[in-house]
Amino acid sequence: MYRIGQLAKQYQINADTLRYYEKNGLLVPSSRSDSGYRFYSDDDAKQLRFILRAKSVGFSLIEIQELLNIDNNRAQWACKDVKGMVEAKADVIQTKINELIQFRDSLQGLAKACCGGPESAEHCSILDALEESA
Amino acid sequence: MYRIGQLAKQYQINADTLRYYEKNGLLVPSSRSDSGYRFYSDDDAKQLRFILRAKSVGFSLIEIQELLNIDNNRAQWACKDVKGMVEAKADVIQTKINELIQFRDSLQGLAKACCGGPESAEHCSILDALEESA
DNA sequence: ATAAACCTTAGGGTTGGGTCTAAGGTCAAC
DNA sequence: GTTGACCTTAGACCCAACCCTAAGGTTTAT
Repeated sequence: MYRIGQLAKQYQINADTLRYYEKNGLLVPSSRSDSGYRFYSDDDAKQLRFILRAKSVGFSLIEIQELLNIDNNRAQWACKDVKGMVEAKADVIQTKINELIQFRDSLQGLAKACCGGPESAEHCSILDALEESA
Repeated sequence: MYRIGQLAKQYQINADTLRYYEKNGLLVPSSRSDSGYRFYSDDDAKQLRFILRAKSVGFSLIEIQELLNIDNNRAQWACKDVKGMVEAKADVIQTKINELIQFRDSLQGLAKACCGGPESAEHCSILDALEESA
């Protein structure tokens, strides 16, 4: 069992963030002390790791809630529902990947055309490219 | 010379957005009418295109301000400064892409291992795995 | 027994990138 | 000479995802 400050420190986040996650139903500590202190179990920590990982790759908290929701209501879902949900999420991620690849490529295209030398940017191709009309 | 509404309409943005850009020093109209109406010149429109284009490839308004600073003062910058900025941005995007690919793959791995049948998800391999991998 | 370090709550503030509203001024047309 | 489209300003509000503060209660070490 961890108190809020311990868990926060361990995952390098703010204790307020954990309270915020609780308020939004993402991570409710599995117990409280008599005095009201939050107690987080190892399972809670596991769920926190899932949240942080999903967040780090760009899922919104609402999307993370959906993912967690499947798990918290197992009996209400059929295997195919779960599989469909996961595949849908994978598709969403793929779309994000495609967008980012496009973005990366356009940046790399700009960089590639630039001499990158120490001379003045008077005739910099990157700046010229950004000035071109769309 | 364009009034704010004309310029906004031409570039399919909100007039408020142009006022917002002005407030943030991104695009100050080159003149005003006696009554205070903003007048945007062709050069202003050119700068707006720069802003919109940079935004569309993922630069934040603050980053765009930096780029404009360079652009408006090209002589004081070297090509490598500009190229460095763009490459750094591309690196950040690449990191994000890598994370997303990893996450997509793990979701696809989960879906692949699932029977996907109509029975209850009580013993669904995806949910079990989700708890492990999280 | 007291101080330090921790926890509780409610509720307000921040950032980024806008969007909207209110209350009023301007300008062209009929 | 008034209608309607446009413009002005200041300031409120939006969202996500937190962060901070105040006022107080708890735990632990000395």
